[in-house]
Formats: sequence, structure tokens, C-alpha cells
Amino acid sequence: MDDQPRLMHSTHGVGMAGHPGLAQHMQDGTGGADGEGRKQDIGDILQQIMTITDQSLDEAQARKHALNCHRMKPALFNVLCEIKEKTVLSIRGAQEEEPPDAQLMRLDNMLLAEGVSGPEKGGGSAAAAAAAAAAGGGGSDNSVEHSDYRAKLSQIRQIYHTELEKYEQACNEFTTHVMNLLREQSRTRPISPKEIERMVGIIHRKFSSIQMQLKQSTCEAVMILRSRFLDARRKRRNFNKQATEILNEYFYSHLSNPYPSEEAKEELGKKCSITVSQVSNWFGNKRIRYKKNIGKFQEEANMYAAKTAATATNVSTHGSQANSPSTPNSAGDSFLCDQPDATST
DNA sequence: CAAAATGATTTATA
DNA sequence: TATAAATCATTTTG
Repeated sequence: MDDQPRLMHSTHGVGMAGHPGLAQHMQDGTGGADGEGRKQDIGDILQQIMTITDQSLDEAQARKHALNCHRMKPALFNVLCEIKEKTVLSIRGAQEEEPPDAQLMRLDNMLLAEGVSGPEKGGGSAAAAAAAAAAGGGGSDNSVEHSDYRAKLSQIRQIYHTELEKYEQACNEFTTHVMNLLREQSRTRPISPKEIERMVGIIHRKFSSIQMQLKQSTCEAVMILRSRFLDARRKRRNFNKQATEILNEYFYSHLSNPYPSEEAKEELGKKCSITVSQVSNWFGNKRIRYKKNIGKFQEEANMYAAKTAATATNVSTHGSQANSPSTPNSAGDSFLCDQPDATST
């Protein structure tokens, strides 16, 4: 509360009172019978204007009143207006049109996408409970973690909104304060509405840069939260034995071309109770790891070859199973483009 | 506990 | 856009 007038003092109070040609100008206008006395008089007034904001509030109020009632005031004001008229050009030149900041837009978009700055759904902690209750039955394991995430997210959102509101309020408060101040001062020195507008713009820019910091750190918090809760690598579960079995069966029985079609992936996913993308992940990992070290997988390959052979023969003719577990190694593995060192033998 | 295994993500490529 | 390859973050194993 004490700081604000001082700020205004530093930005506006000094610049205009110290005009070099002022005293001379005044003297010319008044004919100069007792010029010395007037000069002194005007000097006093200017001095008072310059120091007015350094004084206590009551003192300043009294001083202002005295100034306003001073007989020289209208004339002095006119002169100040005249001087202002001449310098206003330089002010107009200093208008920089800022394009909407790309960084700020990115932050806004992200906050909106993460549901931080959007409309709040439910009532804070109630939202988490609702989310947990909504997804009953199936993936209960997943939804518990998810609700935890939502709870944390709504916490972040609440802090964000509280802070944002605080800044907004502070900004408005400060703006009205400055505007009142300027309006008041415009009785003593010339201030056009445009200048006030400009000042308000400056204040808003300052505050929005503060808001941007808030948005920045909120984004960081959300990112950390995401990586903590939503990154699937952090809560990886191995597939159950049966699923692995099914996938391996397919892989080794299609070893020459282990690239299941979209439909095949869907079917495998259904059989293994995993998603299609999990099937894709599995085959991607399997292909690269098989190719990288065929020797290590030889045993597994033989095993599954034997297994599929056995089931095949079981289905067709229940009798003979004397098929040797032919190693499906170099059986036209077109997916093995180049062979790295097949370590061990 | 260290190393191996493993599912998921990221990056590069055709 | 699907895949290869590298990498990450866990789980399993010895």
C-alpha cells in the first residue's frame, strides 16, 4: 500500500517538472515587472509538485489543496499542457504491439487439454470418488490408480485457480489504484486518458507475465504427475503365462513372417485379454530380441515347434508323433534382414 | 542385491 | 503409418 505511490513518483513525477525552458517561458508571458519574485514563486510550486509524493499522506493532501488554490495554478497548468503537447509525439512512438505470445498459448492449450483450466467437473474430491465408482467391475486395478491421479490433478487445479484469482484481484486492485492516482494527479498536471490507458496496459502485461509463471509451474506439476501416475512403464505387469504361451505359439509358428495382420492381432488380443497395441508391442519386442540373439531363443523355438507339431498331429492323426522337432531356424526367415553375430553354439 | 527379462515408450526410417 | 532400434522403468530370477 505504501509502495504504489512511490512507483508512480518514479515513473511520472520527475520527467515533466524538470523542463529546462520553463522558467524562461513563464517570464516571457508575464511581462516581467516584478519578474524575479514570480520566478521564485513558480520555482516553489514546481518544487512542491516534485516532492509531493515524498511526503506523508495528510501532508501531501494539504499541500495539494494549497497548490490547487494557488493563484498561479491555472497558468502553470496551461504551460504544462503546452509542454506535454510537444513531447507527446515521443510517447506515441513507443507503442509496441505485442502479438499473442506463442509460449503462453502453448501453456494455455496444455492446461486446457489436461483439464486444469477448463470447467471443473464435480466438486473437488467428489470427482475422484465418482470416477472410482463409475468404473466398477472390469479394470478395477486401473481405475484405483486413475482416481488417485484425478484427486491429485484436482488438487493442482484448485491451487491454480486460487492463485489465478488472487493475481486477477491484485491486478484489478492495483489498476484501479493507479487510475485513481492518475486521475487525481491530472488535476495538477496534464494526463490524457490515452496515457492512463497505456499505463493500464503496462500493468496488465506485468501481471500476465506473472500469470505465465504460474501457468508454467502448473504445467510442470501436471507433467510430473502424469509421469508419476500415467506412464505405463511405471506400473508394468508381466502378461500371464497363458497369454505368453499363445503369443509365443503364434510367433514361432509364423517365424518366417512374424507380422500378424490387424485381424490376427485383434484375435490374439482377445485370446490373451490384452489390447491390440499390447500385441503389437509384444511382437515388436519379440522380433527385435529374437533377431538380436537367435541362439538364446533356440531352446524356446524348439519347444514351441514341438508343441505346435504335437497338437497338429494330435488333431489330425492321434497316433504317430515321431516328427523330430525340426529347428525352424533357417527356414526362410525373410524378416531376418542381416544377421548379427549369433553368439554361442 | 545385481543381472536378466520384459512390457512400454521414444526416435528414426522407409 | 507401421516397424526397427534404442531406451526406460519395472518385475523376476539366481
